Amino acid sequence: MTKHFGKGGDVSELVSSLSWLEEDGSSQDGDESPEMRSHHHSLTLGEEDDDDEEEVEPNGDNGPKRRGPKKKKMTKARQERFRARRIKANARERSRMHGLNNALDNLRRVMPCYSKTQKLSKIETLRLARNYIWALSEVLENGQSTESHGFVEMLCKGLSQPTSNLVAGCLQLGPTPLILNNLEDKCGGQGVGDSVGGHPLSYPSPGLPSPPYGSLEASHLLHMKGFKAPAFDNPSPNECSSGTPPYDGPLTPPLSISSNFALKQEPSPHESERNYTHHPAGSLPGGAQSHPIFQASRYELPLDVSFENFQHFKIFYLKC
DNA sequence: TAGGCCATCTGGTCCT
DNA sequence: AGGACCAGATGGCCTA
Repeated sequence: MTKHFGKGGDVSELVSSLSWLEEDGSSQDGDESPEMRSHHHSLTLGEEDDDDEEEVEPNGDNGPKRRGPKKKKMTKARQERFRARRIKANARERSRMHGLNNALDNLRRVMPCYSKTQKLSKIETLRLARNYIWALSEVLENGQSTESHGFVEMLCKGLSQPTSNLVAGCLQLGPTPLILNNLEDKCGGQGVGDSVGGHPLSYPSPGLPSPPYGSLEASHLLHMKGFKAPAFDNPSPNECSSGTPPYDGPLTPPLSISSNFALKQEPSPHESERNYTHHPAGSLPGGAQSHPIFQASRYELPLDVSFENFQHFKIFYLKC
C-alpha cells in the first residue's frame, strides 16, 4: 500500500541533484559569444519595404563569402508573418510560465509553512522543498524527531533570513535561545538543540518579523506532529517528543503549533473552510486525545488552511 | 533609492 | 514548420 523510498540512495540522490539551489543562481552565466550577439541583431526587423522575397547576399562582392543558408530579405509580408508567429509564441510562453507558476503554487501548498498572504519566492520555495525532502528522509532513515531543533535546522538550511524566520515561526521553534534551553532542560539534552551552541541559524531575538506570518499547513502539521517513523513505534525514553508543546508561554497567533490548531468536531464543509473556533483538547471523542498529536493544550487551524487540507485533517482525526 | 522579485518579450536551440 | 524549452533583457512593483 505505502511506497517507501529505498534505504539511502533515492532521496539522497534527489536532494543532491538539487544542490545547485544552494548557490545563488550564478551557475550558468550568460557567456554569449559576440557572434551570437551579432546574430541576435541580424534578425532585427523593418529594414526593407519592397515586397519581393528574393534571397540576398549579405556581403555583396567584396567581403568573404558567408557559408550557410542565404538570408532572405525581410519583406513586409515576411514581417507580418514573423510578427504573427512572434505573438503566438509570446502567448504560448506566457501560458507556459503560468503553468509553471501554478505548479510552483501547488508546491507551496505542500510546504511545511504555507500562507496565502505571504508567498515564498520561487527560489525559496524550491530551496525549502529540497530541504523538506531532505529533512523527511532523515526522519525516515534515522528516526529523527520532526519536533527536534535539528529538523527545523535542516528545513532552514540555505534559506534567506526572512524565510528561516517564517519556517521557525511556523514551527514555533528556535526564535529565542530561551525556548531552546528550555527544550534542552526538558529533554536532557537529547533530541533537540543538536547545535544550540554554534547555532547556524540566527533567529533574531526577541522574535519574528512582523505579521502576516505564514502558517503551518494543517495536513503537514499532522504529518510532522504525528509521524515519527520508526521512533514512533519505539519511543526512546529520552526522547522529548510526545507532542506536548515544550513552551507554554504567550504565543503570537497564527504562529504556533500548539496554540493555533483548534479541533472542531465534524465541521460541515461550509464552516470548515474558515474561522475555526477554539476547541479545548481533552473533550475529544474516541480517545483521540491520547494520540501524541492531541496532547497539546489546545489546537487551532491556521486561518488560511484550505478546505482540502482540512479534509485530510478530518480523516486523520477520525482515524484516531 | 537600491535591491529583490516578478511577468513578459524575445531570439536561439532542439525536437517532432 | 512549428512547438517546447531556455536564458537574457527589460520594466514594474514593493520594501527597507
